[in-house]
Amino acid sequence: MLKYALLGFLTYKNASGYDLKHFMDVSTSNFWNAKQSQIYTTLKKMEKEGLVLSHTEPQESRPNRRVYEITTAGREDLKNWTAQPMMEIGSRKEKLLLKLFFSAQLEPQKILTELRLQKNLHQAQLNKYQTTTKNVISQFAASKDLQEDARFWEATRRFGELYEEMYIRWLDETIEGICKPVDRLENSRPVD
Amino acid sequence: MLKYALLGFLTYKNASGYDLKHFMDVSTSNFWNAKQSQIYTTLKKMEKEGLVLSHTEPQESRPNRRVYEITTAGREDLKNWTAQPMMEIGSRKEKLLLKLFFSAQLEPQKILTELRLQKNLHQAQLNKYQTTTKNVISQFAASKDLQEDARFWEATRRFGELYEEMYIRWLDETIEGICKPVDRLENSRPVD
DNA sequence: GAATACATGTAAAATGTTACATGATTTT
DNA sequence: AAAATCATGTAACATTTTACATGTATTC
Repeated sequence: MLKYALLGFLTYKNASGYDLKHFMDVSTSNFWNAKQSQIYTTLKKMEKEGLVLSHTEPQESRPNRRVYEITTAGREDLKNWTAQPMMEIGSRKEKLLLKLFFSAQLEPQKILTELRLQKNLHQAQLNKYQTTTKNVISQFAASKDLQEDARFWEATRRFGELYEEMYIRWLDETIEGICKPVDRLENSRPVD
Repeated sequence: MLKYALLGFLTYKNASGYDLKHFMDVSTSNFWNAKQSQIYTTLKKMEKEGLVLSHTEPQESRPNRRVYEITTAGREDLKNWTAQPMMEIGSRKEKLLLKLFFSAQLEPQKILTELRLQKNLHQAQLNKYQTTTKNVISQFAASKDLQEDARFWEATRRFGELYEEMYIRWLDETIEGICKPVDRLENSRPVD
């Protein structure tokens, strides 16, 4: 899967593993991220498969750059992938939900601390989508040859914005639900 | 991470790898899922680490069941994990967003097909949260010793509901944005 | 007669994370 | 003087997925 992200970036311009890591960090990292080491090893594998080609660019007083370019086979592979519709919804892994699912025995105070901390983090993330990310995309959209592309980038940014709004709303609901404990009197003392 | 899910289930009752897979399928699978084979290998590793104990239950005309129970060390490990707040937001991988991000060169028709298909899938998933999942949780909540636990399960279900609503809303927005192409006239013919 | 449920697992491959290793240059 | 940036990579480990292997009993 990472390979498609790398191929995607390489359709715009040739780049080194280091460059690609930075492209990712400032663009897809919120919905697809990878470590530097994984990028290097994946590029190497992709070259073996003929999806990319590399050449070394010597530099003075810096390590050499290994610059990759996408091949025709690489372009085809990427296009096949984008054109092929997915028949399933992507499975997520949400650590917080897993913790919460098994938190009935935990002190409510600890749960609340966790949820409030998460709220702060998600508020910060929402803010980032609405300012930094928005600005970065607008700037690219100003260039004529990228304005079409920018519409798609904006769609992914918008997803992030809606997601964080939803997340914060859910956290508020959940925090409230924990603060206000269930009314047990009716059930625990049957009227007779 | 899977190990905490397994420990969590085992706090309720002893179970085999097969049982645990089914518990997962009907409860946490929407935010934490695993394959049967991973469950078996993880349980084995956990036994080595002393978090669980197993014994074999012979059966006639069926393979033997290997039933696991959680140890004191296992309970502690689980409690440590739930009590330890996370300082970061979980990183997601959304294949659809990655595809969309690199779809500027693809025919709009193909993108629309993909998005409409996804909308159907997410509508079905939303429906499942609102009916099946909701009912399952209500049934458990009826038992007195599980009603507290059921509040947490309900919180994770509610997340799924909000998430799917958000996802569908975003798909609608995005589909509309692609149908109505950008107005290029103003920019491509500068007034002079 | 075919499919599903029951029940276990191994092996290999793919994917991802963490740690280690190097070393000059530029910025704070 | 310390930290960050530039730039590469390897090795070990952990996690996850896919495929293989077996065989009975029940349900459609």
